Amino acid sequence: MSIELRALQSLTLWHDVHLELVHQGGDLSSRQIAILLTIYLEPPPHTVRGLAAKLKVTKPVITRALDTLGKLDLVSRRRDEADRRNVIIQRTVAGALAVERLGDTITARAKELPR
Amino acid sequence: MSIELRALQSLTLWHDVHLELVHQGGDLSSRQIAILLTIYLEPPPHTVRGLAAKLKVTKPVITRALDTLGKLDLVSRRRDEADRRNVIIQRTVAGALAVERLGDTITARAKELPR
DNA sequence: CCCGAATAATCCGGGTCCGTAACGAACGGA
DNA sequence: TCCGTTCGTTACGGACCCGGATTATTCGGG
Repeated sequence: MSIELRALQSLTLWHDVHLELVHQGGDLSSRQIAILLTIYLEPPPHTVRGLAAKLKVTKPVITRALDTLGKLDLVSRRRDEADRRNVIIQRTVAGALAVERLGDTITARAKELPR
Repeated sequence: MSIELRALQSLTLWHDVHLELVHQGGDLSSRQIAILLTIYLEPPPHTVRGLAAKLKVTKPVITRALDTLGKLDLVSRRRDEADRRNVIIQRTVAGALAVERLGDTITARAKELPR
């Protein structure tokens, strides 16, 4: 398993996947993508504060992104009972499926790249 | 040069690059990315009509995206003198640099993926 | 020469997101 | 108990983008 993408291949991959995302609609912003993947790739628990620090954005940005992602049922929120000031961001079944689908899309496009 | 990205590696790459794009600001929408890369990866000439067909979106979407990309000096527009109804979209130095930089970013992140 | 077809731009109403500031709830040490 | 601190949300004003309809310009066949 060698991971060597030359610049042209990288850009072609980026182009193809974005094209497919635009076609299948429901595209998220870069920030929303970064937040969603952080939640599904990094170990929990995730908080608003932690995500804001990791992305170097303000907390309202995270809150609003979670509103949007929550409306799409890609993530959910729960109060931390140990410290009720905190909000724990949780994964959902629909979110896991969407992330998995994105991974498949990227993998499929990578396979078809010119050598 | 084998191009084999497993799903987890694909997602990690997607996450890392989006994170970096958010950090360095000036993020574009999926549509704008798709349009920009189409212009720089596929052979010219490019027209509004052609881009609209390729992306399966309406022409106003292309016009507005070109307004934005033009304001950022990533592309420029010129009337086709042979058929003055057409507009030819041209590349710019700044755009070429930005695309090249994106390619480098993706390539660099791909190199650092877990095996 | 004229009129229909084609092309890109513009207009309009509506929605989403941003950054900053302010707010309410909850915690914890004095 | 009190008060400063922390945490997440909400409010406000502004900027950007969308979809669909409309407009202005240009081309080309009859």
